[in-house]
Amino acid sequence: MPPAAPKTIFHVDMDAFFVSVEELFDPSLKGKPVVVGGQRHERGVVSAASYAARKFGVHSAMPLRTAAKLCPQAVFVDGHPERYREYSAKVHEVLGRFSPLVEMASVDEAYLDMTGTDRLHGPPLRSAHRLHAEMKSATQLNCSVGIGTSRLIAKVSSAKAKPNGVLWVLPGQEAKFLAPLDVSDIPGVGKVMEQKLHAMGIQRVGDLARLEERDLEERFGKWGLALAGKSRGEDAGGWFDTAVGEDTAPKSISHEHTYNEDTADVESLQSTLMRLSEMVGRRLREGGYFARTIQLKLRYKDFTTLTRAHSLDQPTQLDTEIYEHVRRLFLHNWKRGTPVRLLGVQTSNFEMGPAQMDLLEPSRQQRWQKALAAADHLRDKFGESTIGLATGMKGGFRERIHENPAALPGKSGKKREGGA
DNA sequence: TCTGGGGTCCTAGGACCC
DNA sequence: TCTGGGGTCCTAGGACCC
Repeated sequence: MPPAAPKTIFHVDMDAFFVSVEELFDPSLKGKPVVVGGQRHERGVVSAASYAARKFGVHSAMPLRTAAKLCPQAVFVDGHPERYREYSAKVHEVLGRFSPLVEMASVDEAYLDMTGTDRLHGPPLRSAHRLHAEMKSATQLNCSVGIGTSRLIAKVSSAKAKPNGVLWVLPGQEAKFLAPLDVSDIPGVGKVMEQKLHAMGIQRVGDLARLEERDLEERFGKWGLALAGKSRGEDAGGWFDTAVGEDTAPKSISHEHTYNEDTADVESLQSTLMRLSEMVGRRLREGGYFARTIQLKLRYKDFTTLTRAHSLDQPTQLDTEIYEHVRRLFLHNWKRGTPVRLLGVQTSNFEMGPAQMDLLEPSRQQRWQKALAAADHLRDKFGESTIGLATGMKGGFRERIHENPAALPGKSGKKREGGA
């Protein structure tokens, strides 16, 4: 078989996305050192920093208090996730004009498979510049575009194109492009891996490419093997290896909360767990997922963190059931009286639905889903207190379903069968 | 400096089964 | 007596990303 023709992948990365969106809502921020993520004295980290703030050494993931010390004149702004989602959707829409294979990798970056679009859009560099211009006029936002034969090359080149630039790595030039870069420029190589590689005398990607693949595998296992491929510009192993646009269902849904001040008050700790359970449960229902594993996350004052999980016989998407298990895990593992910094609730191990559910006819399953969605809708409209949680939602809904199925929303005019 | 929140993937040990 | 070898599931923790 002849070798497959090289792919053309775009990586589109919005420049200082959160900051730029905030500037659209408050133009007076333009040009100033801006820190998005919270107020200067708050517990938390920087979500994004403007280029003016970066000059002072401020960068994302840095504690807000540190940023305030480095750059006292910075303007601190709370994040607005709704705004970012709104603009992310606009970004997505623009990208869709250029390829049917668009994959949002996060709110502010995406991969496009542009293979074979030359006829329609012209050569890569020209379509990238058009994309860049259309993005600006449709969203008023700047982006950078990296072009390469793999996701990895596209990703690394968009980072090198920043800010507001386009960079194309020609097919065949991948290794040459990567060789002079620091190993930490490879996505997936963080602080720990970087230190290990430096300790081996490896600073640049070129050094890495010269190593024997076998040695890397021996030292770092699966990761070492992937790393060897990456040093040559290949999408070796893991998520990078999936086709662009391949839809991937979520593997876990979680919420967590860090207290502004640590607390050892059982009542407030439990009410936090309840709130988090409700948030998680709602998202399970929205997505139609049933989780079999429920996990508690608990972080103490000194930052020691533990996770405790429990797997159910029957998967669930009910707040009460999630809360019941997470509460038990909490009471069994919390050192009573010890101040808590963070609590988290995670669900995973998704399945289609509980066994009883599978046995129900589809119409009844749908009604069940709709009842839950209706309750969520009521909550949206009238507040969380409308639908009681503590008294056992499960029984309550069953009754409603049986009593008056026709009263449920979303009726499509189809004939409905009776209750139980 | 005093460390968010939402995710993914990998490793490693123990239980359990054949 | 002194103890196999897989495969799979579960749990805990950690590196990493935006």
